[in-house]
Amino acid sequence: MVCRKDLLKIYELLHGYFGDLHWWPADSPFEVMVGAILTQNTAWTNVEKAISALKDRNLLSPTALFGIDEETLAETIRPSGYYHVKAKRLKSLVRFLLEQYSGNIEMMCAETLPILREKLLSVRGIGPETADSILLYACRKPVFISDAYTQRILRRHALIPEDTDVAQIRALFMTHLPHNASLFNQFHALLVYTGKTFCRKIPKCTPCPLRILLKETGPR
DNA sequence: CACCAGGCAAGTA
DNA sequence: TACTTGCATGGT
Repeated sequence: MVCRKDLLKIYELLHGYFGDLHWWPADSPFEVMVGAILTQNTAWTNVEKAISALKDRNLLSPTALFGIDEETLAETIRPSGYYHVKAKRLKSLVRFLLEQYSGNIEMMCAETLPILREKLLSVRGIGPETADSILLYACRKPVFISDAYTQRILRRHALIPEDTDVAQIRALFMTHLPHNASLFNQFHALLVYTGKTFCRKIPKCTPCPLRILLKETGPR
């Protein structure tokens, strides 16, 4: 099982290799939230198309999304896939924002981390990863985002037992690492970037940089 | 053509 | 509680 030292070493190696990644790719906190929902089990390239379509129609604000009917919204975000489901999820998101915070995201982010996480998780369509993405990349709260990439990379390198789920992995990172938003921001970005770059074809993931880097730097 | 992508909720036993 | 299934487009 990975320990604190392993995690710090992985971070150090990836950061040394890829540098600062400046995530999340979005122009505003609200765009982060929308992107977090649209990217659920979906390739980011498809999400970009949907976000562009929303921008073209000036729909990237809570009030604008609230005002539009669900079917039109669905058609607009169609390239991101699951578009009927995601239109509903965006609708529940903006209802939440308007009801709780008058659509003011600054106000939302003023909540304490545990309270806000619970509130986000109570919104239909926001699960653990989406909530954590919003907390970290829209509000800069210190949470680690555990996702499919994180799990895949740790598994491939045999750093965790096969049956370790994403929630357990999240707990691992959160207990072993300092609660620092910048660290968690970079770390998740680096893991996703690594996965996107080197683990495209899933069962094979031939040249995984981690292994190469670990080899190059010797045994941990 | 087959398979996959930065999940989540609802249904079943 | 612990599985299973539906949701869907676009890239490789």
